[in-house]
Amino acid sequence: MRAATSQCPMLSLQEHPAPPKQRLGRNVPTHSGQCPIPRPAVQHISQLSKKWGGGGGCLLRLAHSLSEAVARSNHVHQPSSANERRSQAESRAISPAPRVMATTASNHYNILTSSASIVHSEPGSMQQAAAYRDAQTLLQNDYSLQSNSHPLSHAHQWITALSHGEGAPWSSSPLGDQDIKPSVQGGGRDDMHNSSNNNLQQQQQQHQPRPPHLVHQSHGNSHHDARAWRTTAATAHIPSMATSNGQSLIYAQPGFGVNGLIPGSGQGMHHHSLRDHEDHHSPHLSDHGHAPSQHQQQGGHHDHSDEDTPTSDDLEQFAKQFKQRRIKLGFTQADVGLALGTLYGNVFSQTTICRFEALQLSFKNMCKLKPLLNKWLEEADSTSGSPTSLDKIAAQGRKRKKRTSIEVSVKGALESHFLKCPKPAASEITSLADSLQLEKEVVRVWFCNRRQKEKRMTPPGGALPGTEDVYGDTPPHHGVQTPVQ
DNA sequence: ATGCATGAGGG
DNA sequence: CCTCATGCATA
Repeated sequence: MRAATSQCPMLSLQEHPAPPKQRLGRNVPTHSGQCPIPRPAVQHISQLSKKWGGGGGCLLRLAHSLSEAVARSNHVHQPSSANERRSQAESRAISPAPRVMATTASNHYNILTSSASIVHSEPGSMQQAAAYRDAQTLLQNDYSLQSNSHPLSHAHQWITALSHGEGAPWSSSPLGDQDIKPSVQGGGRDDMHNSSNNNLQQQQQQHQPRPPHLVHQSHGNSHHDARAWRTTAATAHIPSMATSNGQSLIYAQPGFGVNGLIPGSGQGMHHHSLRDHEDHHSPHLSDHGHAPSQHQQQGGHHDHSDEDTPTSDDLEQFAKQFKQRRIKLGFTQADVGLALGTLYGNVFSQTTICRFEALQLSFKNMCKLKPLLNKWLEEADSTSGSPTSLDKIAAQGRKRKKRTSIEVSVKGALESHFLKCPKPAASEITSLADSLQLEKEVVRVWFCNRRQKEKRMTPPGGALPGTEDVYGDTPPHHGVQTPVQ
């Protein structure tokens, strides 16, 4: 039964002398290869919003049937041009234009030395764009300098748990397991624990020690689906360390508009409190009334009482609140990400913070980040006013392949295939790539990303009750996410 | 705000 | 190879 509520396991951090990195990973029992059948993807889709799932039919047709622009001319051009102007309807938006362009330079990545041939940034148009842009710019931009290593790139991991849920609104993915791999790195000290905080309306606190053992992973047979977003789940929290040597350091902002103080600056905070909050809304919650989208109901169960699992609603609320507070305090998403690095030793990018706020992370991931962000909020709030240090971490670099721009028509073709078969076999990918004249790797990655996107929460369309889109896609766009603000 | 990419971890 | 967490580079 779903009752597993398992408690979240936490683990304490331990320090590793050599913290290469570790993160969680998990795998699914699925098969690997071909897609015998359309699988669940279709299911969710259909169940979720109808938007995506248009078809439901899974036919394995040939992939190469795409008539589209398939093989046309392909030029590789640099991304500079704004050809990619797809509005957000990535999925479909098939434009008549029969051209295929892929900007890619073949396999070898070009080094940026030349600085990516063309990089243009646009004139800031967004609201705070300027702000974070600066921040990012500071950090990035030079990734070619140092060798590539991954100093602090990835090093985070905490635990999280949860799984199952059946009433997941958006997904019923085949996988539903998750594992956690706790670990920590670096640490010189350990102070994990997040502090308790007062959260929003429903704050929760849980107290109960959870054994650190890996949680379960239920794959096996009954994998329920993974994210049960909005239903329930388990959470975990445990931040951990860091600050060890030099890695995390402080960062400061040169002074952005509002303030350049960083909440935690430096370190200095180690509040410890393990068990903290987390949801635990009342035993039967389900009463929040805000459900923007259509979510379903939670199948009537899930009331686990409290303890450790923030519900999707909790996360949703927290995310909204977080965003508001962050803005009020004058921090950009990038600032927060860096601050987390100073606080916990784990730096996050603007992207991640953005996704968190937009609920575009997996449930598990949301649960993992929530405590950290919560803590940041506290710090920011209390510290608001103190100047802090500055500095930031240097960027490291690795050369990244230039981002391939896939033309709309090509995307449409890929989308079509995705609907038919979300997990094409390697051979299919190859042929598809060939027909689209894209690198196989590009196509493979596209599918991987597409699958991920499918799983992420974010109700893609928000719910268009309407349903149906014949096509199946709705411009995800935003707007759905935070109605508020 | 997002698309495409990188990589760890698991088969 | 996949999934998942993340993030650079962009729009």
